[in-house]
Amino acid sequence: MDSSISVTTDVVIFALRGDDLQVLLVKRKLQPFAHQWTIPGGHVIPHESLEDAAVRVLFEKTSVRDIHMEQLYTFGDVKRDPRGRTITVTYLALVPGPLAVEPGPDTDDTEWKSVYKLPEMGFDHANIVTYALKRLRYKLEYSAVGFRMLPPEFTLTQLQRAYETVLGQKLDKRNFRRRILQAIVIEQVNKRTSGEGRPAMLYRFRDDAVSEVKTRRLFP
Amino acid sequence: MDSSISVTTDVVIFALRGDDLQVLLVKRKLQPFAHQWTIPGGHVIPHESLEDAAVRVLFEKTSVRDIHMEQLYTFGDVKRDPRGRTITVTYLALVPGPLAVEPGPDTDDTEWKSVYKLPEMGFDHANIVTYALKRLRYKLEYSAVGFRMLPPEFTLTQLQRAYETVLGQKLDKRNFRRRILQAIVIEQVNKRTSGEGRPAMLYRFRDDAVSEVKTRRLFP
DNA sequence: GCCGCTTCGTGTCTTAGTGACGCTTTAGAG
DNA sequence: CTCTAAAGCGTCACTAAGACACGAAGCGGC
Repeated sequence: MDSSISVTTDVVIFALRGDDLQVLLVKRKLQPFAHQWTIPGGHVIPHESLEDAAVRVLFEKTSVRDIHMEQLYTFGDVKRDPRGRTITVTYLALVPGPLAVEPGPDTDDTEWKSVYKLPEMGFDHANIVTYALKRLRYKLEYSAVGFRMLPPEFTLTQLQRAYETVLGQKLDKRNFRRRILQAIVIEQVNKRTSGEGRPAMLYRFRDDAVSEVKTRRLFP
Repeated sequence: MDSSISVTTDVVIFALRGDDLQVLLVKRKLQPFAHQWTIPGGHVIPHESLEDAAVRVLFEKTSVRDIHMEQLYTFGDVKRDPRGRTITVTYLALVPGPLAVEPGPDTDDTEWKSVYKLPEMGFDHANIVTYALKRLRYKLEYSAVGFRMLPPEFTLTQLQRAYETVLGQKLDKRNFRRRILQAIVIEQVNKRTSGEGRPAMLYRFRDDAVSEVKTRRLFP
């Protein structure tokens, strides 16, 4: 019926691959915007909460759960979906490392794409990704969510690379370490057996610390 | 029909009265939650955007337009409305000074209530107000939206009072002035004829400055 | 086992920002 | 003229931030 409003959720899923920040996109099979890239999403089912719907969409695409996810913004322009009035509650998800993904039933293809070279996208999804990137950068500057895109144990250099990749700028090694250690990371006993160079100490995120601690700017 | 989701918008409207931060509440006439306080809201009409709906609700309650308003969060728990599945896209509005308000057709009463002494509230609206207050404080610390709750021309002491009232703490006069002036306020020629004490210089917000400038923390 | 390569890990100094703090000035009322 | 009430203003000590370079630890090849 045309007098009601459809509710969907779309999830911007970020991951790091090498020195690139990537977002998971799916290529639509159906109209509208057939054969165009979009971020994964779906209708919210009446008996599931918004959060549950977003978790479900994420799981369907990546088979991961229990990762960082937060509500981003709700987009609700009247003409954003040509099929009829639809609002979308968007979420931002950070997954650790690059994951293998398979195209779903309604998609031609599923791929990780660099946020620095985004393809044309259907609906208002290009806006959504841009907004999500802005938010991610903002969060990285002020809080400590960087961990969430790394494996459970990581080196400080890996972490610094992650920050540099997301923020799109080089950071000073010593200042980075000083600042990140003044916050809430615990060090590990394990050494690392890297093929190249001197082994690095591994760190892991402290469970007892809240990742969202509001600190002074970490990287102004 | 029970298989669809209703979309509403609710607006948390803050204003200062004296040394109190207040929120506009309406007392419902109808079930559910009849005779309980809620924040003003209404259904989103299919041919209006979310933002337009929020502006409309605000106007219906306060007869003001063109004030600071921003999207807050979208609440969508399954059981938040006993009538059926409803999500609400909430907005935060700041209005200058206390405004007279009249109860609308579906409300018993409309009143400004102190955020420090909130009554029991229907739906999940107590949560929403709490969340809005948290967001407002956060914004005040980092940006300069304090102006938006004052008349167009104001003294620095008034502005400081506003910050103190919202943040719930005293601030140092000289440090406050130093910081606020290092940002984006323009001074005025007018003196003020206060009954009490030495007249103060009036200031007004600079149109050419963006109120949302991200500064270093103003008041940590 | 020595050398060379690669990456890890560390400290200091300079500059800028933050927080604490009290007294003089101005106008109105009596 | 005096009193009262609020406005307006500057300094100093401390902390945070940014710039900057080199020795240490493993590994692989010879």
